[in-house]
Amino acid sequence: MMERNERSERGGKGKGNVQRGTWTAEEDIKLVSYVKAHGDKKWRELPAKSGLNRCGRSCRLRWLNYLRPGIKRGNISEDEEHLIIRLHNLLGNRWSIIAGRIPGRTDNEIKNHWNTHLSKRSLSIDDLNRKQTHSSDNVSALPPAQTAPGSSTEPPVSTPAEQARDSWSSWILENAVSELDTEQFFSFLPVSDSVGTDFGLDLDFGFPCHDSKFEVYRECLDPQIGGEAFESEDLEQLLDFQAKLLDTE
DNA sequence: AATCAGTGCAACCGCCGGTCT
DNA sequence: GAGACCGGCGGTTGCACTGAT
Repeated sequence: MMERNERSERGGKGKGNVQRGTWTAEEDIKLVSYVKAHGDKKWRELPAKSGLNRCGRSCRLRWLNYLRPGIKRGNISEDEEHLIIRLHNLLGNRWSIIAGRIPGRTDNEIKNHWNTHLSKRSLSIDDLNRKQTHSSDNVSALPPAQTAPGSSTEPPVSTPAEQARDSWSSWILENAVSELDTEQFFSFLPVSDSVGTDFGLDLDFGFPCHDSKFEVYRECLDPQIGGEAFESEDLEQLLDFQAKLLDTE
């Protein structure tokens, strides 16, 4: 696809003669060299000091979504799509948190991809499960999102992943944390290097994989799913547990 | 070849919460 | 404590591209 720099001059000059619209290659170079020298903070004063005729917010956006090192460009893989769908099922439109779990992708990119591709397909966790069950015998499906823990229809625990999930679930139930919100919970999880293996597409190992944690979180703590509010204050204990968990892994 | 509608995505905008003065 | 400032977030816009007619 043609670079946008070669296309429109959208917006033209904005308020106070500040340049708007598509960034040029020269502007990109100025921004990158400035950020490399001075860091990616103080966006307000960045334009004046870097010689850019842009507002600070525009500079920040350009850096974060396009110029920052480590940004993946190009097609979003099927694994990444699955991950986006799962996380969106859990978190809703919290794009920055979702992006934080998908290395190299920005919230803007994920949001765009969702709005233009995935939302139209309106895939659910169940759809994903069916797809994955058919595609690989070695891949465990997530339970339906609405399944409550301990319900009478719950199948017997058998696989190591399921046992691990159960133990994680029990621990949370026993050491429930009232202050725990979604963001804190996800901050416990290490960012994955490899989406396919790190995010539970292969669940056949003996410790709670991330998807299990997500699901337990959803079942136990997400009020929209009917999770109960917990009366506890022991966030430290959960952090300790996480540290042990990561050591074991 | 021309026109039109749909699509993809970079960029902008308004709002909000945290920090500083 | 109050107001100003700033960074971050999610929603929306606008335009080039693409395919259908």
